[in-house]
Amino acid sequence: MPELPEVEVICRGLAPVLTGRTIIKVSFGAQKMRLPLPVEATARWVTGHKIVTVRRRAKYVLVDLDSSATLLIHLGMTGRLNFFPADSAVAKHDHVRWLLDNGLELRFNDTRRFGSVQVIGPGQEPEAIIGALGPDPFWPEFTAPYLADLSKGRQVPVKNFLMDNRVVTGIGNIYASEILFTSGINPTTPAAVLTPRDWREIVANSKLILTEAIACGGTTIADYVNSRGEKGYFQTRLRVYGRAGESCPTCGGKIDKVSLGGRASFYCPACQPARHPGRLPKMKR
DNA sequence: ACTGGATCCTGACTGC
DNA sequence: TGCAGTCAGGATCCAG
Repeated sequence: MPELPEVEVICRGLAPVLTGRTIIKVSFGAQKMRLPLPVEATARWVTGHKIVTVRRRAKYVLVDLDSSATLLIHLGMTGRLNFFPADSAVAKHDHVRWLLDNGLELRFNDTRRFGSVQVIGPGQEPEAIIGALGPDPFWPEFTAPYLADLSKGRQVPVKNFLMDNRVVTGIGNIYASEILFTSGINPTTPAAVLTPRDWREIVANSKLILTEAIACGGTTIADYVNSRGEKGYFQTRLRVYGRAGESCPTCGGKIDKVSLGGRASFYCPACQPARHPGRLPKMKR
């Protein structure tokens, strides 16, 4: 659920409360997560340690501790991180609770359990656990030539290409549709077909739209809230996502919905005309 | 090497 | 009111 803007907003909300605090106690729920909860590593490297920094990498929240370990939290589709008074009732789907030295407890709640909590021990490289992630859309290496090079010979629809975190991290189902709409590119277009000009549009609009979404506090479709429990309001600015059958904000035509890689994808057939595979340049390699 | 589909889960909503 | 089916912001694994 949370894409880059939502995770960024959550990080910015967590940082001032968490930084400098010591984690006194950690409690785990009984339910199994997608990845096993880090009970042992927590006892060794988290409990009793002070929080040094809170940062984001891709859609992960990273909490660095003075033990030189890092807490790695992924919110999946329905994950939340919120503060509660330590003595308040535990909610259904609260899977991890970190008690701080100021009487507050940070709680990780995740209905669908697609999220994960991991601990990277001292000396372990975060990237080793996170995997071979591509650049963040705000990094200088996220450029049109970079994308043009990676997309050579790739027949995947450009929307799926942008959602592949080995290509670029943080762009999920909502923002992929929005970025392609603003760029005037049909989401079904095979990645290899895009021109340098297309990639320049995608790079520029990615930065633009994600920046705007962060400023709006993210997008709340059903249940996303930031660390203070507040909803975002970028959903009021979505131009195509979730608007099948409505009028295109640019041309007034009807917004269409297709399924790509099993995910709902929204676009304007007039502003984002299909490009015919018959005209594809021959694949390289 | 790529690509599409299934899969992990719960809950909200739709239509019969 | 109930029940079956569909759909959700993600990411990984597997077969073809």
